[in-house]
Amino acid sequence: MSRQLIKYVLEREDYGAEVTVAGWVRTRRDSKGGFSFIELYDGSGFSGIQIIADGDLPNYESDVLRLTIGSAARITGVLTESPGKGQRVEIKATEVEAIGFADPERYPLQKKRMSFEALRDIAHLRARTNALGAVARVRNALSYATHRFYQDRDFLYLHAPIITASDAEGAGEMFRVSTLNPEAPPRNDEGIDYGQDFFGRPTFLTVSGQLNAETYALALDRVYTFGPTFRAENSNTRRHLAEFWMIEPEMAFADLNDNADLAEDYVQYLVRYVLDHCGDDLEFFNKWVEEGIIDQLTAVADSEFERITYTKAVELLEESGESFEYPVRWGADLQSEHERYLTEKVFNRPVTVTDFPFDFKAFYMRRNDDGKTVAAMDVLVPGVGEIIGGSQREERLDVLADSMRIKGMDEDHYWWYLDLRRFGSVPHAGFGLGLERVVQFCTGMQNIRDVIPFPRTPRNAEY
RNA sequence: UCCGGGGUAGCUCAAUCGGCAGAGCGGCGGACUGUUAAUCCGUAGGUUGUGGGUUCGAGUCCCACCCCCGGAGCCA
Repeated sequence: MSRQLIKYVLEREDYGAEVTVAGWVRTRRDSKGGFSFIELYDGSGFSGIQIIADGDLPNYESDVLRLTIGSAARITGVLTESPGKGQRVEIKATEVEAIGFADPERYPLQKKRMSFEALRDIAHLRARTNALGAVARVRNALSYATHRFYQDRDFLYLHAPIITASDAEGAGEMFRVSTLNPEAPPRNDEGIDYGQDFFGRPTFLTVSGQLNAETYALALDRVYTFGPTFRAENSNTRRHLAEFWMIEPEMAFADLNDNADLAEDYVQYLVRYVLDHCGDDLEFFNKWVEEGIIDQLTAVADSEFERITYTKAVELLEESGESFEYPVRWGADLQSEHERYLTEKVFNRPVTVTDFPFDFKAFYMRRNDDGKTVAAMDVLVPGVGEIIGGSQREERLDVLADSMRIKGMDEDHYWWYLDLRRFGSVPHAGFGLGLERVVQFCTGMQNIRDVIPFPRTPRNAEY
């Protein structure tokens, strides 16, 4: 009898059939009436399955009674309609094979709810909990949905490099990649001689695949990247990681409106996909993590996003009468409190803010005709804040060069990026979406460290 | 990095003015039961984050450091 995943067994109705499952013990409750209830969980779905292990089993004393929480077992038995409440089916075991025991005095997971903080200290075992298992399944669904969404729209999946020499306009502090001996690096007049380093120049872990994606969009029309990105910022918040996964679509022959349309379609597609495919997991989050999350997601999937300009946003904030810690002023970037006020209080749904002042935005964003703003956009969602940042890119060589000069950038270093504007330049646009932020948004999980398997944050790289 | 809160049993937390370091859960032993994060009785379990200081006496007060959480900045 071949083994079947528990999620499929739970759907079966052919009582009397023989089934085999394998997984880890969640709980065991013994009846001195001479049998035990075992809840076995294999991660295939949210629920485990109840096993009835009778005292007549030859290894009942030697094995079954030692199957404590965390132990692994393979069980064969008869699929049975459950007389008890709480489950439709159960397995009446005919054979219990204990595969790996877990010393209950040392096994750190409890049957009871544990804090996410405590679970972070046992990242190698926390995937066995309800919450982290559900997060892993939702994250997986979002990844799959991402590929489906872009593939269905003829976007080409582009593998952007992880190691890079360009800094994408300093989107944050970067991790240096080097094979030089840190104890005694070669030196020249200017300091450390990176000419002798592996790549013959300073190199870093990527902070964004955008510039690379632009080159392929200007050849293959529409592409997307989906990979890890790295920021060496010393940020300690529930929304930041030093290593996170980003999805960056880039489209040729597209403007800011096309960009905002794509962003909205994409986010709604993701939310709809999770609602349709992760029902049990969402029920769990709805009950234990964030009440009302399902209604919230349903609303997001069904209603259009609000779309306003930065200038309009500033007006709304000024008219609000709300007292903000940071004053609202045209020309200053929106603070977290302003973003949250807009998306949570004013509109209570996702908001796309467009056309920000040139002064505090990146060099590659397309200058608007007003001479003051650029064709940039941020998508803000309730609870999480910014999940998308993007723009129409500056396709005019002279304007781009001018922007770089104003921002004090070295044109020589970006010669290949400028070449794209020299040879067949076209309007194009794209954005970046942080996968972990979306997982947070879809699950209600408060801390970003709990929506990635092994979080990398300042002073934290165990496991 | 800044502001605020915190670090006591495996987990979640108590400990009054500086005066014997406790409870619940979990573990273990037992009872009971088609059980459901079972219930009942009993029991073991501690370098109070680290280092120094004040004191007859420090979980508690002082100094330094480490770490965690929340908020802010940076952003996705």
